[in-house]
Amino acid sequence: MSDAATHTPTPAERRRHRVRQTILDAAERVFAEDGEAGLSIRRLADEIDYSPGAIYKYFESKQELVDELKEAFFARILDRVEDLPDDPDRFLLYARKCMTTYIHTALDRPHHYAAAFSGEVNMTNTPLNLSPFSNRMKAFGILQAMVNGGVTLGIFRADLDVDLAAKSLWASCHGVALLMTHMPDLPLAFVGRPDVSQTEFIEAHADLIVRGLLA
Amino acid sequence: MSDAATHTPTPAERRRHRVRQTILDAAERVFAEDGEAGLSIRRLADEIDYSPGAIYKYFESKQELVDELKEAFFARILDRVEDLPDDPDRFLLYARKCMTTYIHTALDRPHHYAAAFSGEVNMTNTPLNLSPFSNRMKAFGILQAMVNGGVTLGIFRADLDVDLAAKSLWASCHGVALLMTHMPDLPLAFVGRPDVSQTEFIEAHADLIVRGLLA
DNA sequence: CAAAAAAGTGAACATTGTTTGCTTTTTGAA
DNA sequence: TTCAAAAAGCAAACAATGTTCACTTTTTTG
Repeated sequence: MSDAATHTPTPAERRRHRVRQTILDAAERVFAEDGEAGLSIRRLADEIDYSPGAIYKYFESKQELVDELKEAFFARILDRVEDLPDDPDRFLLYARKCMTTYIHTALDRPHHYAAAFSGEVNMTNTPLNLSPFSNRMKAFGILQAMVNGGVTLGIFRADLDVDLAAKSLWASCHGVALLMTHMPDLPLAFVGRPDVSQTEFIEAHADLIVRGLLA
Repeated sequence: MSDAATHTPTPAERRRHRVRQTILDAAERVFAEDGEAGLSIRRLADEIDYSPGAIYKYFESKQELVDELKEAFFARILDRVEDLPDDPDRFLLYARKCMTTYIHTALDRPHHYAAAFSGEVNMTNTPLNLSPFSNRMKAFGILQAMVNGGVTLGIFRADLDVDLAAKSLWASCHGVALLMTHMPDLPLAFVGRPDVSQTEFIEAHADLIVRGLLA
């Protein structure tokens, strides 16, 4: 909308953007391999043949850089969930698919997922001032719409509080994703059941939640 | 069982144990206030009037110290959940209470809870070699027993995979606890519903999960 | 009581994120 | 084209971190 946004970029701007992207790409690589703990400014600078200080010409802080990685990751989740075909005739299938897709995407990039939620604990009970337009919030919006659709179709309980239910649903997927990335032994081998695959567990979970919502 | 375990402690041992406990207590205080990020060896040393190096006469590393805090925290959860009256006549009440108690205990010490699960991401799919006797695993065992009890009583579906269901249940509580500690705005004010209290949300969640298990 | 073990200290090391001068390069108008 | 200003980049330094080391002091023990 603003001049700056619609301004046709100069060569300098394009170059700057490209370097910025190079940094983000390198960060993405390191992050996927060694996670947030393995991501240091110096290592990043090394990988792209710059000095550590140079990074700070492109990002205010390491935090800002990591935040962009997180946002990009949520865009990835959003893409996948958005693309699911939501045929009303197969609503329950769609509902389960929303959940399993979310979890599987998290499992694809465990470090990203862990980092995305590793922010500070908010003791103050003060809202975090999350933009409702962040990809994270948009992804949540899809879940809300899904639950709402289920109620409208008469498949889910009519007395459901859609917001609360959507949050429960999200939280449950969140928990499964974290448990599986942080303690892969727990969902699988720990109880001596190597026959149950990750996928089966995830589907069983989605099924459980959906059952809880049924009319 | 061994001599060392049953050995009546010498004065020196008692003193050593007391200093060790002093360190843990100070860590507990700092941790509850400022979380893992605020806990530095130097600050700890400052609080208890020792030098930083002295801490290392009592703990191999900061990690070992933090691990003890975590284990103590799980003992806290375990205590609370163990103490719940499990009257078979009020089984559903008990089932929900297991979940809500877990979540409320987590919310009591948000920093502890966050730290307790902030371990490294396990990419290898190799079991973490968690002792089945850790308080964490014991707490999980209670959930398993609860689900199993529900199936036996004929209240939960007979075709339930008890292990999987217990894990789903745990994961869902885990997710709720993390979501509420890390994004307190989400469960409450974000969607413009300041009328729904934390407690109500937690109970709605427990209800949802239990419904999913019902026969 | 003396030797050995333990407790404790303060300085040092390596590694972090970040800042600061300084040099080099690029830009944009006279 | 020229040349000052702006941007990009670098090496060094700073502060804070976990941890170690050499050393002193205290306590235990034969």
